[in-house]
Amino acid sequence: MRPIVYDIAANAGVSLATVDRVLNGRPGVRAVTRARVEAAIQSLGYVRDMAAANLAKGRVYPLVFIVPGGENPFMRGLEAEVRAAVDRSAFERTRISIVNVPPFEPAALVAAIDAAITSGVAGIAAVAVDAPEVAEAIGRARAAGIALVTLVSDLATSGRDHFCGVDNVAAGRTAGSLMARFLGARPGPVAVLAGSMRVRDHRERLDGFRAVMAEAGGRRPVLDVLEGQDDPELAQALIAECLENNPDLAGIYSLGAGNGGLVAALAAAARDDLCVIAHELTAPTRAGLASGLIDAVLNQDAGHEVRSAIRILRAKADGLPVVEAQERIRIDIFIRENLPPESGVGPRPAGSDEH
Amino acid sequence: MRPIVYDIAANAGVSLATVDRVLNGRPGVRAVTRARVEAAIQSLGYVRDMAAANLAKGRVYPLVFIVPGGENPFMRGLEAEVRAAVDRSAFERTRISIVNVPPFEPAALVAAIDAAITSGVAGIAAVAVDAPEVAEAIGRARAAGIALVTLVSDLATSGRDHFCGVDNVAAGRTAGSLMARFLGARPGPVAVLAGSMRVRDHRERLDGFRAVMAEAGGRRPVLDVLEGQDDPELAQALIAECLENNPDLAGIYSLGAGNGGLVAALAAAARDDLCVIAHELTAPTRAGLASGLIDAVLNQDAGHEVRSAIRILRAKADGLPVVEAQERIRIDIFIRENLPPESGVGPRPAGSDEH
DNA sequence: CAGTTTTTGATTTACGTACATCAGAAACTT
DNA sequence: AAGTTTCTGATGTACGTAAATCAAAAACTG
Repeated sequence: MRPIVYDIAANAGVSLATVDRVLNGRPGVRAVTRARVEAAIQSLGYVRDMAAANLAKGRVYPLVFIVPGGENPFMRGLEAEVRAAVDRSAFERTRISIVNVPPFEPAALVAAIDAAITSGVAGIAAVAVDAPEVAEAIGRARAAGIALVTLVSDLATSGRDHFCGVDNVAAGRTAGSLMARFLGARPGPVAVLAGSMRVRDHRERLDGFRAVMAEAGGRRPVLDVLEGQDDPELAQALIAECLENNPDLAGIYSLGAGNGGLVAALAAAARDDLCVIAHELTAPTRAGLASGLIDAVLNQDAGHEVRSAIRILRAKADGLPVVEAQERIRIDIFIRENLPPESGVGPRPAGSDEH
Repeated sequence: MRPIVYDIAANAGVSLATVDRVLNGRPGVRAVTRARVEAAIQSLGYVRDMAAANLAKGRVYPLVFIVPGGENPFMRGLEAEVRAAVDRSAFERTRISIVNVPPFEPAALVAAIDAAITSGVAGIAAVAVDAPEVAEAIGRARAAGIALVTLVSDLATSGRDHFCGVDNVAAGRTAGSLMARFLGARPGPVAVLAGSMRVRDHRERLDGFRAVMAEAGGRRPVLDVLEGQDDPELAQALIAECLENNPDLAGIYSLGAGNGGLVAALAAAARDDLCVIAHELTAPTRAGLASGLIDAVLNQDAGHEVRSAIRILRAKADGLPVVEAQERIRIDIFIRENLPPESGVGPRPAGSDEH
C-alpha cells in the first residue's frame, strides 16, 4: 500500500499536525523535527495524493486566455482547444475565461492584459504582439504577482514566465530543408508568403528559411517577401501576381495564414508543379495537402500548447518549478500520407495529456 | 460554483441516496424518478468530480505490460515509458507491473498472458506476436473479463479490445512518399531492411511502401526484402552486401530495428548519397539523422502509446466507452531540422496528457 | 526556578463522492 | 383493505489531505 500522511507521522514519531506543517511549509517546526519528517517522507517514498490535496484545498485557479479574433483558422482552432480545456477545467480546479482581441493591435492587447490584472486572475496566457507597450503590460502583470505565458508568438524581452510555442527559427529551417530536398536539382527561385513582419514568429521563420537557402550557396534565390496580412484575398492576389511574374518559380513557402487564398491562386493558375510548404494544419492547408497543391505542412499542436500553458500557469501560480524539457512543443511535419483524420476538438479524459 | 451531488438532489427534489443510485447505475429507482434526476444533471451541467470519486472508491487497477526483452532500443524506450507511468500510477490509482518476454516467441507471450490472467489483473497490454496460440490466449483473457490491448504490433483477429499503435500501412506509404520525393528523378532501385516478416507491423509497413512505389509505374524497383531480425550485426552484414551488389542503389527503407548496424554499414561504405528512411527515433537513428546518413525517421511516440493503453485499459475495466479518435497515435516525421532535443523519460505532472 | 516563548499533539471540520444500512413511504398485489 | 413488493430518504463512514483550534509539552529566557 502506498504511504499516506499517517504513515509518515508514525514513522517519524510525530503527530499528524507536524507532518502537515512540514508538508505545507508552515512555521512552528524545529529544524531537527523537520529533518526527521523529511527523512520519513524519503524513506517511505511518500508522494502527496494531489487529487485528495486539491479536493481538500478547494482551490481554483482563475486563468485568462487572450486570443486574437478574426478569421485566422489557426487562431480559431486554438480557441477551440481552450474551450475544450474549459470543459475539463472542472476536473483540474481551474476556471478559464477567453478574451478575444483584434489581431495585430498592441493597444487592445494591453487593455486586455490590464483588465485581467484588475480582475485578479492567477494567470494569463496571451498571443503576444511585438510592441514595447505590450512588454510593459506584461511587466505590470508580473509585478502584480500574476503568472503570464506567451502563446504561439513570443515577446522574449518582456519577462514573461514562459513561451508556449515552437522554435520558429527551427521551423523555418525545417521548411527550407524540406523545400531543398523536394526540389532537388530543379532550378528556379522560391517565394515566401508571410502575414506580417511585425510579428515575431513570422520573422523567425523567415530567418530560419533564408539561412537554409543561403547554405545552398545562392543556387536557390529567395524572392522578396510577400506580406499577405494573414488575409486570404490579399494572399491570393499576391501569389497570383508572383506566379505571373515568375514563370520559373520552383516553390512557395507560406509561413503565415491566409492559405485559403494561396491554394485558390495555385488552383487558378493550374500550377501543381510547384513545391509548396505551408504552416498549421487547418481546413485550407488540409485541403491543399489532399489535392496535392501543398506538399507539406508544418504544424504546431494547438492543443498541446494550450494544455502546456495551463500546466505552466498553475505551476507558476503555486510557485512550483516547471520541467522545461517536458513542455517543449514539437514541430510536426505532415504530408498527404500521414495526415491524421479530421476531428473536431473534443473534451479529453481527465488524466490525459494528452495524448 | 460548479454543481455537486447535493445540488442535483435539491434540483430534482430527491434525496442524495437516490442521486447516488442514478449516478452509479444502482437498482431501485423508478424510471420517472431516474428521468427527473437525469434532467437535473443535464440542466445543471453536472459532471462528476473524478478526483473525489476515485478517492472515495479507493479502487486501484492492477495492469500488466508485457514487453519484449532484448536490446531493441525502441522496446527499451517503451519500457522506460511504462516505468514513467508506474511513477505516476499512484496518482492514477493504477498499479502497473512490467513483464519481459523473449522477442518473437509466441509460447513465452502466451505463458505471460496466462500468468497475468491467473494473477487477477484488471487489464493487460502486450506487444503481440502474430500467432494463433497468442490469439487464443487473448481470447482467454477476454473470456475472464480482463481488458486487453495490443501495443505497437497488432493481432486484429484476436478480439483484443483495442490496438495502441500507428497505422503501419500508412507509415509505409509515408516512407514511400518521402523516398520518392527526396529521390526525385534520380534513378536506381531501393532496398528494404525489415526485422522479420513474421510480425504484423513490419509486413504492413512493407505493404504500404511497396504500394506507393508501384504507383511510380515500375520506375523505382524495390529489391527483395532483407530480413535482419532486428539484429544490428546481421543488419550491418546484409546492408553491406546489398551496397556492394547494387552500386546504383538509390535508397534504403529500414522498417524495423537494428538501425545501428544500418548506420555502421553506410558509414563504412561511405555512401552518404543514398536516401535512407528509418523507423523509431532511438539512439542509432538519432545519430544517423545528425550525421546525415539517415534522411528521415518515422516515429511512433512510445509515451503516447503507453498512456493511451493505460487510459483504454482503465476505461474498459470500468466498462466505459473509448473515444477512438482521441486515442489515435500519429506517425511523426523527423528530419535533422526538427529533431527534438534528447531527453530521458521522466515522470510527468499529474494532469498531463503528456503534452 | 518561575515565566515566557516556541514547538508539538490531539482533535475537528471540510472537500465531493461512494457505498452501506435501515426505516419509512409509495406503489403494486390479491 | 391488508399485505407485499418496490422505491426512496436519512444517516453515517470512508477516502487522503488541508487547515484551524486549543491544550500540552518542551525549549528557552532572565
